[in-house]
Amino acid sequence: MHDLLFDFISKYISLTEDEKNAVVSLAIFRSEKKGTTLLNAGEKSNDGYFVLKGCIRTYYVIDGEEKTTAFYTEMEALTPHCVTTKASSEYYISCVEDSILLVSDPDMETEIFSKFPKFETLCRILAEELLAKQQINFDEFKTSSPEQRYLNLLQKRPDLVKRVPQHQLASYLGIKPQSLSRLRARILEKNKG
Amino acid sequence: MHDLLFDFISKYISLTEDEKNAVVSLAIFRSEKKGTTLLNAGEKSNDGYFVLKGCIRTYYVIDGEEKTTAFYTEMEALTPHCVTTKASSEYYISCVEDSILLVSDPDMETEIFSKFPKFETLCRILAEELLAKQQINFDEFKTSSPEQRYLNLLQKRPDLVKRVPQHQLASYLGIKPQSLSRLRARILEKNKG
DNA sequence: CAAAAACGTTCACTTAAGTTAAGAAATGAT
DNA sequence: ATCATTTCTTAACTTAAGTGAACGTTTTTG
Repeated sequence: MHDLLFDFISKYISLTEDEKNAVVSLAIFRSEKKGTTLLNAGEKSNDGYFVLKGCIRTYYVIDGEEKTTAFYTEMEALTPHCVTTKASSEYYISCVEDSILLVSDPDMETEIFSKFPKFETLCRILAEELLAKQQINFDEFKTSSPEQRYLNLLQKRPDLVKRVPQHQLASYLGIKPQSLSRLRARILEKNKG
Repeated sequence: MHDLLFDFISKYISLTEDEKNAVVSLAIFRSEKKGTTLLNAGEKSNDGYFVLKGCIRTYYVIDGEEKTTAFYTEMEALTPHCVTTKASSEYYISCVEDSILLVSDPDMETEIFSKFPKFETLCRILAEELLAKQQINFDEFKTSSPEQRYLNLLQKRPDLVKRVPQHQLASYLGIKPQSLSRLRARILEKNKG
């Protein structure tokens, strides 16, 4: 479990034994069952999650309907908006699969940052990288049709299309489940004809 | 000009005179005319921009059509994706208005971070905050119709709707210029009836 | 294991966005 | 100031997504 984490970190910075030990002593791992709710809308929390194994999602409930807007799988991090704003959460977070999560909170971060500034550099780089990736993602979303978005997702995250319920995928693609069904049928039809 | 910058920074961290001087001595300001291209697709660059005055945008050219995906106005920062990836840019950056920009590059950042680690903290916080905001933005985009997105923009960034050409706004909203025209007419019609 | 709930697909119908084209309005350049 | 270009709007038509409902399938759960 620690290896997964250190392999990931080693892509960005190299750690001394001291630093690794600091991580091990402060890291909080949590195993959660599929379907477990990690955060409810309306509640506050200081926990950020780093997915070591499994898949979690964020979703809103709008007019009684769940709208899934993001999935986080292996080696992806989610810092809920409410951690940053200190307000109550607009969305829910729950486990799509049985998952192993690394849980962090700002106090823990502050502590480790002051002892080992290298970790702040890591976090800055990760945040900047994510920000840039996310912008590209958003750009692609804006500039393509639902069908293109689905085909694009098939290319870029084929695992997600298999791991995740269709109706959750649909809202992730910005459409209704029926439209996703239809669109998939349309694509199959094209590839036959 | 410096005041604008320091007022902004003071919302996040407090600076000593030494630190302010370091910023002043390293900061590069640039005044650009409306329409100036700051970065061409296919080119590489290490420059990030912080908008002190004016408005810049990123856009793609897809099938010969400009697709504007983001606007940056006063006190907003843009680190182009190609700075992070060191690859050539997928998009163009240009000035929507005459603008005053603070230009940064990674070497300059490294220098100031090593002298004053506080600036790295500032950058980490800013990146994390932006990331969270951007996620919410994306969520709203996914969960609403073009009409709702337009109405939402009118609420949240009314200035943008006035400052920016309609056809650029349209792709920012993920639709065609004709659709934006029609949608606006539809809203007017509703408010009359 | 059986009943209930949730999920995925299909269909007919409605609504809105994409497309193509034309013309009016605004902007910029000489 | 005038001409050329770009931008915005309108309209008719096409295409695809939203909606509501039905139905078979899968998953939960008591």
